[in-house]
Amino acid sequence: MLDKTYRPKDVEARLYPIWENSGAFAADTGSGALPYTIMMPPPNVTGSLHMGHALNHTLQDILVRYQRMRGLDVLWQPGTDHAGIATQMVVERQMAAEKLTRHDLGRDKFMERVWAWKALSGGTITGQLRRLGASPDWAKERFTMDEGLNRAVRRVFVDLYKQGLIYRDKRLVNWDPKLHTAISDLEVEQREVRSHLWHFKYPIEGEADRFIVVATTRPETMLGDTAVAVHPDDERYQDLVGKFVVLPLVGRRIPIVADSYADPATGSGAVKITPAHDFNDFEVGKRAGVAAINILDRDARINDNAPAPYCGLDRYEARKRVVADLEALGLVEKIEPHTHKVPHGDRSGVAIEPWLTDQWYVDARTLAQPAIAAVEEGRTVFVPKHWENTYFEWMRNIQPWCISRQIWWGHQIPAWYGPDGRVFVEETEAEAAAEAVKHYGSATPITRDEDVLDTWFSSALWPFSTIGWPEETAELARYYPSDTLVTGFDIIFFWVARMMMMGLHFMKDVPFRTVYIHALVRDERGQKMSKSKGNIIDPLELVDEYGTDALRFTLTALAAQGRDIKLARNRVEGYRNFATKLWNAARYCQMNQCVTGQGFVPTGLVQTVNRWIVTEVVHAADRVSAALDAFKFNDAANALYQFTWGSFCDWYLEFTKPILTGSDEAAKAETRATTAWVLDQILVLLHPVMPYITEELWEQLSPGGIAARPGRLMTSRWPVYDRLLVSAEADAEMGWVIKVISNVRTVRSEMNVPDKAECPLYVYNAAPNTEALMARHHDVVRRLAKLASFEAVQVAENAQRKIASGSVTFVVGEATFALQVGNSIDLNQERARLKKEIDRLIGEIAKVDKKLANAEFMAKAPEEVVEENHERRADATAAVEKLKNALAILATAE
RNA sequence: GGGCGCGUAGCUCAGCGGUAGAGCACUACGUUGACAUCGUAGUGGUCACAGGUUCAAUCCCUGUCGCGCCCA
Repeated sequence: MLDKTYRPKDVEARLYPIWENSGAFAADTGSGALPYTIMMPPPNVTGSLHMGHALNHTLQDILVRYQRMRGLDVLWQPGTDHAGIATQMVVERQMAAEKLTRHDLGRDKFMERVWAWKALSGGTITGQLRRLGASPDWAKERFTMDEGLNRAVRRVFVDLYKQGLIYRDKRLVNWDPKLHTAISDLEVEQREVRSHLWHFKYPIEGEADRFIVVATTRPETMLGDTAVAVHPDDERYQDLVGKFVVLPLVGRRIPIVADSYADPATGSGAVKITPAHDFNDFEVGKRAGVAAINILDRDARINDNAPAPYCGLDRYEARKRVVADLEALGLVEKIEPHTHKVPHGDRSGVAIEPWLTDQWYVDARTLAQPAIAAVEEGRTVFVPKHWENTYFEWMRNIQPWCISRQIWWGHQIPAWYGPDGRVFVEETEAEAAAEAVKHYGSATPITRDEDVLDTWFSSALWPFSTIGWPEETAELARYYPSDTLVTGFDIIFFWVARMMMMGLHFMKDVPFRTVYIHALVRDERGQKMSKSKGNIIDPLELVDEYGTDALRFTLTALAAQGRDIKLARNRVEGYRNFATKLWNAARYCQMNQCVTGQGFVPTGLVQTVNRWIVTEVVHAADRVSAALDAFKFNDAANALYQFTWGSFCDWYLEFTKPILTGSDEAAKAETRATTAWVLDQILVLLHPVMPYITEELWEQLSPGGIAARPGRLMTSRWPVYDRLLVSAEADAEMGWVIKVISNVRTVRSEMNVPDKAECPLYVYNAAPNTEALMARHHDVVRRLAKLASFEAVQVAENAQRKIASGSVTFVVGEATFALQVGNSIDLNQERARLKKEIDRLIGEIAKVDKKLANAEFMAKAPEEVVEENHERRADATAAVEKLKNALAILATAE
């Protein structure tokens, strides 16, 4: 017998290892089944599970379990990402506590230390994913820094280099002065900063007391100014173009140039140009042919390209100093408050500096072209579709991708330099050395590039590097391209786009057919969860409190396309209740010997109620399958919830109680078998979303235990039902029963009939068909509607009055129902009730009449719609007749 | 400034041409042998606003207003 309550913790801890050890998570490369592949977005190896992971992995696990049950050979490829900067920062922070820097240790020792940290904490997140019930092929788990992936990275780098798609270039990069590394555009976030707009007067050369005013948000960079730009059409400055200013504090003679970059409407219309420290200025400088003078060092301190008094000053100190010095010279025209966006490193949080350095770049523009085409042609489809716009927008305006990072934790760039700086790009040092020999004519020492690659460079290869590439493995042939990628919109640029580029270039095919973009999980007020706001909900805390299945169901039910998820505890609580409901229903079934019959097939059923619930099962399964196929997870969850609770528990289990406690043994046997079968179907259909409770019940509801089942629920087949199981008649018939019972209940409640009181229900004008229904469902209706009797009466007017005097009337189908609620009935109340109902129906008739009287409607509306309106009118009219009749009788029934 | 999305019951959201839905919350009643983590019933909506298309608009189109996000 099932326990009184479901205990998720025990069940989860017991079942997960059973699943994992059984090999049920593993893909079967030798299988004859169609493959289905999902590449897990690798979480940060030293990270821990947050709500975004919980959602992301729940949805993937649903798809994966569903497809496995459908008989596909599923590969859900798991793994973790080395997360270069983030992980290195964590370790450096630890070392800082020991007053150590990575330079104290040296590169090799430092790397050892990071690997040690990875060994220590690397299992945290994969353990947490297990608690969520995730079922990837753990035996195939990969890490973006493992040997195989490193080979793939080296191969890709070398190939792209030799194809001219990777190159070294001196350009402005986003320099992080705290982390001492370049970062890509995507790792920069614009933060709003309240600052000032400083207006400086630059003296015109050779014209005493004549100045040109430039406005700037970065006074300190004036030390590196090499021009002043004005708009070519700006009349105010026509005569100054071609002249020079003498840069204050520095004394440099710099030209005034015409360039349309200068916006006449902003500030004074003249703008200082510092090519070495601003992306726009860099372009202007190039056009004007002026020098780019770098005045900052790697810490963003002023270097010795600037006048001595400023050397060594931090950029913000330098700013104060420059302003003060210019003020002293009377060269500050004004200072206005000004709010603007300042680029900050997303990891370090400090303002980044555009800085002129040598870095490695990927020619993203070239690689993007096939990636754009693939989506345009529908070879990869985004769900929801509108995310394609985001993808296109970025891809079509893509910039060269800076891939080198001045850190140590990552894939070291496979480039070696000769003494003269000549570069040899090869997969191994030996090959590079050989090339050097060829080039120099004799053995020549070469040294490896110190830098490592952007983490996203290796994750861009994930869909093929994890399954063997560059080897031509059976897995690679079988599981590439993957079917579905499940991820958040925030990494469409970072990851999705780059996988598209690399996949198409190296595999000549898209890495995934469908990209499902899910929502962001927010708190219940719609705020983004963040540490600083303190509104983080820890998914594992919810798991502890409500069980994994409850959390999974909640996330699934809330995962509507195109909407963020606002997660509130009471939602999780509600779906925990759902699990409890299922558990209790199962207990009830067990108590009533509704146990799985071997090979029971729900055909040829005699009892209408059984044919009805089987029909409902088929409909529910259709809805769930259709929803999952369309990535409408919320629809799937709702269909399951509605069927399980609304149809099975609320109605079916109640309908069949009279049978189970009755004496018709054949009906009893059929009902027991059907009940057990339906419950099994619920377990199967619900399993992808709520794997634990369903698996547990699957085992416990089998009288012979799991051994008596053909296998674990996890490995069971997703149902495909014979359409012959659907019975429209049973549907209509039980629909009638539900209507009658609901009407009685409503009336009882409105008339305040005490719960225990049983009333007679008379039906008059019942057609033979209705009398047959009454006979068949007599017991059920009596029991659920709490009736003393339920009979059809063919009555003369007089008798009708008698009945009416203490009764309340409603109409179902062609028949009029009179519930005898006793003599204490408030006639006025009942008259009012009838009138209200009559008015409602008359209103409806009027609406329908208006349509039917409209010639255009009759001419243009589809036939079904016209027909439907005719029916509605007829039904409503008939009901009104009956209710009016009842009202008339009441009027004389004082 | 450009782009995307969203304004539907008190709250969170489905629906997206043809009778306005769910869950939660709320109200009333309820210790009937599965379940109070429950049952039964009920209250609650000019579907943001204004135009247009259509026989018919919550749904399609245009505009306005509000909110959110992304990119400059």
